[in-house]
Amino acid sequence: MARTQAERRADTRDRLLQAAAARFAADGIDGASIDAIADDADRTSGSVYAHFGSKEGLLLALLDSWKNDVAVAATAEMATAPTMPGRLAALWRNFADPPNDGAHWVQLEHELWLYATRHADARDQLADRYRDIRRTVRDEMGQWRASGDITPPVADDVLGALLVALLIGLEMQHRLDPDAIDERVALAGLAALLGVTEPTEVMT
Amino acid sequence: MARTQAERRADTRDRLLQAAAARFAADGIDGASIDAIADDADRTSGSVYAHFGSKEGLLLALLDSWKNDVAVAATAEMATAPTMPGRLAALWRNFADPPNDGAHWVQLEHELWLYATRHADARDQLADRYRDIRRTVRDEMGQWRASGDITPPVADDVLGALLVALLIGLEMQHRLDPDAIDERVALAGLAALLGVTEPTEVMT
DNA sequence: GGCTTTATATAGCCTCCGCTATATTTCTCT
DNA sequence: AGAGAAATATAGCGGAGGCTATATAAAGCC
Repeated sequence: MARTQAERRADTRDRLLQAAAARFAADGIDGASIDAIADDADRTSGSVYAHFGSKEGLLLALLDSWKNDVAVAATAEMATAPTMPGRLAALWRNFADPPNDGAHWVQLEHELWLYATRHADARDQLADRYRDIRRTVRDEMGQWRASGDITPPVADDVLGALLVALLIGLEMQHRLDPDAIDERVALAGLAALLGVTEPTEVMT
Repeated sequence: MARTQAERRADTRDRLLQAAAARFAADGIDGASIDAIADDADRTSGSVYAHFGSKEGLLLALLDSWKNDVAVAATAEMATAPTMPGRLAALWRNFADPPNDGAHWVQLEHELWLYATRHADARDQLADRYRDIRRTVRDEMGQWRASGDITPPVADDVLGALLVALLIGLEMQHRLDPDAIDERVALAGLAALLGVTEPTEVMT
């Protein structure tokens, strides 16, 4: 094999992290065994310990590497919709019924949150991430406001937190009861927070 | 002891359920051991199995018996505040920094939610609970609207879901970063959803 | 091509924990 | 009071899983 050691190592690391993400999401952080994760990555538990030292080490590394590409993708897709309700609908759909492997993303977020609840270091990292997300959302909304697309009834500096909160909370309820929390509910909430005066009926 | 068997049994059952709630909240459902729970209840693991058959049985029984008294208490306390922002502040505080053992209530909710995510029967039960909560909130808000205290920009039938979502989502962020998500943010969000036109400054 | 270093695999120890089988205590009923 | 039933306690099995010690394989280096 013409692979350098560094490449080999990096590849294994990536595989392990990806497998860890999938397993943690599927079985829970506690429910996922190191062996299962290593298997998924076509490696063995020994390599996990060579790389991360412990299960907690693996989790912290994951937390560190874990950029929610899905959030980025969602924003991108959102921009393509012409009308404002269309954009909001796209946003919600990416959250509620994510395409492809996006589903495990949301689940993992919750696992990490609950873990962070009990571990100060993880909490700090997650807190940073959420700060970033709020800031991104706030900036984006600031532009929309400036361009007159939305007229939120709240100050920009709280808008990020509120939108994130609403989406998370709606998604949680949606998971328990998809029929009760549908797109209509989500759009109403987003529109209220953003000051979108529901111009016409939403076209699906 | 002049205790009937039924009383003895009921007492033990209560103790076990209460201990289970505390332990599940503190250590996580997976992290809490049956022995630890039994110890907390001044019983032994044997009695847990006599009562509930399995750990899952214990959890389902807990889910069944678990009425969030805190939610009720919060509503009651809320009603005492004279001004609308005062009421909303009380609501938020009961969520964000619950008095007494209320803290473990919120944590347990999250544990249960995550568990329900992976177990259909638990999911159905939790879904029912959340439906109830939404209905309660909706009814309460309907009255407020009727009496002119609030003028929500959304229909009554979605208001429950939106308020619950906002509170859950804000609380989650608050847990990670209490300074970033403070009362000001929460009040702004609640006011926006409820159409409260922030009459004056909030008096603390 | 050999020697060293790095990366991954193998095997197994040890603790924890869910659970069961059985003993013991507490109430019930006559 | 004493036999039977119900409730709780005791002891320990068995498996899972985190982790370590060590062996093998792959790359670097001269």
